[in-house]
Amino acid sequence: MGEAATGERRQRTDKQRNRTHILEVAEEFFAEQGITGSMDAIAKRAGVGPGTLYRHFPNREALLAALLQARDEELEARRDAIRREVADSRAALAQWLQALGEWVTAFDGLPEPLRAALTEDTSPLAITCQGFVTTTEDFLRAAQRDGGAKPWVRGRDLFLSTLATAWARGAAMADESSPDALVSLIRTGWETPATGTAPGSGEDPA
Amino acid sequence: MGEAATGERRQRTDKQRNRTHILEVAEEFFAEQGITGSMDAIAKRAGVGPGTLYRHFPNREALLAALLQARDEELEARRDAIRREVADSRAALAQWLQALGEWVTAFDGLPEPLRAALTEDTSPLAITCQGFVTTTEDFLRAAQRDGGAKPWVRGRDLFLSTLATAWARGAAMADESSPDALVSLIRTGWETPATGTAPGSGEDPA
DNA sequence: CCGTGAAACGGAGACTATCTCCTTATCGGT
DNA sequence: ACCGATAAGGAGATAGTCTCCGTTTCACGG
Repeated sequence: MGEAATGERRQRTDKQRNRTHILEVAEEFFAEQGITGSMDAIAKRAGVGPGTLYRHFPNREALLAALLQARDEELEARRDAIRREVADSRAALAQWLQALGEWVTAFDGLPEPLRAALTEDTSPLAITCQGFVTTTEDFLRAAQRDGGAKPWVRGRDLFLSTLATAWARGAAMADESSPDALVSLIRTGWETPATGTAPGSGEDPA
Repeated sequence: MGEAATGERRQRTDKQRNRTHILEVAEEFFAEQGITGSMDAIAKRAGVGPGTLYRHFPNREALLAALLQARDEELEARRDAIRREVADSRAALAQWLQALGEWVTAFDGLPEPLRAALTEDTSPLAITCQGFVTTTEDFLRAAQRDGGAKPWVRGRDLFLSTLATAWARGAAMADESSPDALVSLIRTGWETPATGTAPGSGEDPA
């Protein structure tokens, strides 16, 4: 009873194979060229026609969403690891935000559709996004309870600021240190002043 | 001898007229559709052929740069007004950043090419950008001298964070308060803790 | 093993956008 | 009024997204 009970013919093997292969190729392609690379080029590299690509993934966003699902699981694993290993709630939030920041930098241009998905809930990326906001809220709440984060900050804002920072990092920053400076700026924004040190010298447990 | 001494024929009046008209139309068009609207559509609305549009402005960025030059002057006026009227250097920096933030929100999608121009100095927008960074550095230096801003913050980072915030504001944010929250977050980042109040309650002179 | 129908594939091509090139129209100077 | 320079106009080259439909391939039943 591994299949649906509707007695339907089982999915063709070539379909599943193509889908998997397209995803592998697309991951490689997006990593190289950024997420704005040509769709037809992905189809060609995967050795399928454009029609096949678009039947599996009706548009770029759908392809991206399917692609991110795998990485999504990695991030969830990292989230669980932080929950398990990092006792200090303030440090846990910081590490989660860093993990998030690295995740959205996986492909060039990724912050753009994610921000869009944050407002249009028709997007296949919306669910993923919402999950991240929720997780951020969890970490934030804990940090606020322990006095490690300012009480007026919201999880949604932290997520957005992480996206914005990743966006600012951009394709290739001439000034390598600016992204880090932004992270520090924002961290100083949400963190409780108790730490009192200059940014960059924040605690780094583990 | 109002013209160059090279004895060259003076510029045709229709050329100047077209250029001006294209700029007017483009400003209206970008304000409506955002800066990614079709170039040919701008040409059509201006009643000229694509060739004419592209002879005047070889690409979208050049058109944008010419367009922003006018607004640039407005911003410089505002900068001078702040210098003249705002005595407190911390408040002056805050107001300058706000002015900058409003300026880069003039057209939808404007932060993108500005960030790009920040790294590629071949862009016609690069000069404008650099000017803003310099101005930001001026205001920041003054604020730091008076103890109103943390000493390790750099002007370039503040400019980038302003761009990033404007980017986050995006087309149409479902949550209207998030952009303001980001501004507060960042302000808390650069400001000296002396103020000690929650964001949003910052001083607002004038 | 083979026939058959449903499902998936492939790619031509419709559509849109950017930008170029060359012919035609227009302007400024004499 | 004429002429040469200069700008305008728009067809079209190129590239990208996405669709439609004829063809192929697969799963299942005999």
